[in-house]
Amino acid sequence: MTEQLKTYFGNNFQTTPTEVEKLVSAFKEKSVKKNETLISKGEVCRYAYFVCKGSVRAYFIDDDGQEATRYIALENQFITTVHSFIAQTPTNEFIQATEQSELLQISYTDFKKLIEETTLAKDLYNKQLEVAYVTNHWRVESFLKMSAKQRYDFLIEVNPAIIQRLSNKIVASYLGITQESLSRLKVQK
Amino acid sequence: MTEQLKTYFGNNFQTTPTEVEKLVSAFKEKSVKKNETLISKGEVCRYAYFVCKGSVRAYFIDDDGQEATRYIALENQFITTVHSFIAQTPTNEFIQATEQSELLQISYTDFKKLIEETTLAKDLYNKQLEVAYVTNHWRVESFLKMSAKQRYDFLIEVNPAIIQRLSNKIVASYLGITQESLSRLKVQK
DNA sequence: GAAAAACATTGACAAATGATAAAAAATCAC
DNA sequence: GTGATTTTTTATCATTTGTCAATGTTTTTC
Repeated sequence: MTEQLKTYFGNNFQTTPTEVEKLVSAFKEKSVKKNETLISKGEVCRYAYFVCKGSVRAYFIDDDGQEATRYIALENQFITTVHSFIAQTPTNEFIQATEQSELLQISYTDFKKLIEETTLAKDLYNKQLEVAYVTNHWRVESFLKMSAKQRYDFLIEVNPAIIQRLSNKIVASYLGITQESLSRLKVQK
Repeated sequence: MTEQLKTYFGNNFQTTPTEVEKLVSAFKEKSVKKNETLISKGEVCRYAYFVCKGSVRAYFIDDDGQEATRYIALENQFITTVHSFIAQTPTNEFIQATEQSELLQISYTDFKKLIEETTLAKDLYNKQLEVAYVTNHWRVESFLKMSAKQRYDFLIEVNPAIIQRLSNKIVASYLGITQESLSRLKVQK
């Protein structure tokens, strides 16, 4: 599993074997079952996770008790409740495994220390902030300019794995519509 | 005008007068008329702007030719096309003054240099990325869990200036609805 | 492997929002 | 200031999406 993370760093950053070793050794393996919750609303988020296998989502619960999924991480992606992790303040989101998953987790304390010590950790931090920004930016755009049908079609196009592997319920909560509406969109295709 | 930026840095960052002076002196004053365009789709974004007076928005044009407003900056806020500015790649957005405005602009070249030289510029960069992230994050949440009416009511609550100062057309494009729908929402209040 | 629970689909209807058009009001340009 | 342009409001109708309820299907649990 750590090999996978090493490869990821090698492919995505300008770095050295020493730095990679140092950073990777701060990650610990964690196996989670489907539906297992990693972080809950009200907690301070202590970990960031790298998905080696499986999938993990970040969601929150709105005033009507409905779940809304903000982000879904598949293999080779990081996931955390960004603001809570960075600022060490309570989060309003939940993080949950959507399939049986193999993860690598790093603690805030270790990560903070490594940011001071290695440029790789610093670069990772900046890149992840940027990725998170771009992801949300894109989602805002999609809500501003697309209908539910268009958002669904687009998701099939750019990230079919989400639709293939996750339940209708989760996909609907990610698209911002009800399950029933999603069921209908799939038919009227 | 530079006084305003100095005050802003003093209030929001741990820094020294020397650093503030160095960073602020890289900004140049720019007066813009209402509706003046600062950056257009297809261009590489060379500047980030600090709004001293007035208001500026970032918007894009969807496939139907409709404008959709992603972000509105009022006094004492920064605005730029984040990804284009950071990565120096072409943007798909426009940046436009929504009122007669007094701005301070800094070039990418100068900013990049200052990030290496002063911790204030580095801190500003990180903080702006974080603010941008939180802003978009919040917008995603609002689309996932609120109706158009709820988004409007919420905007009145947290940022009434946007509704008071900007045209219906722009507010509607910011909420992701048509002008006509916005007109109706205001009545059925 | 059977019972229970969770999830997905479908139908009927309601509510929200969009599209189009026309009139009223506000703003702009000269 | 006045005519031209743009913006806002209002009305009607169409479309999209939500709600509720019933049923079928899949998954989980013991």
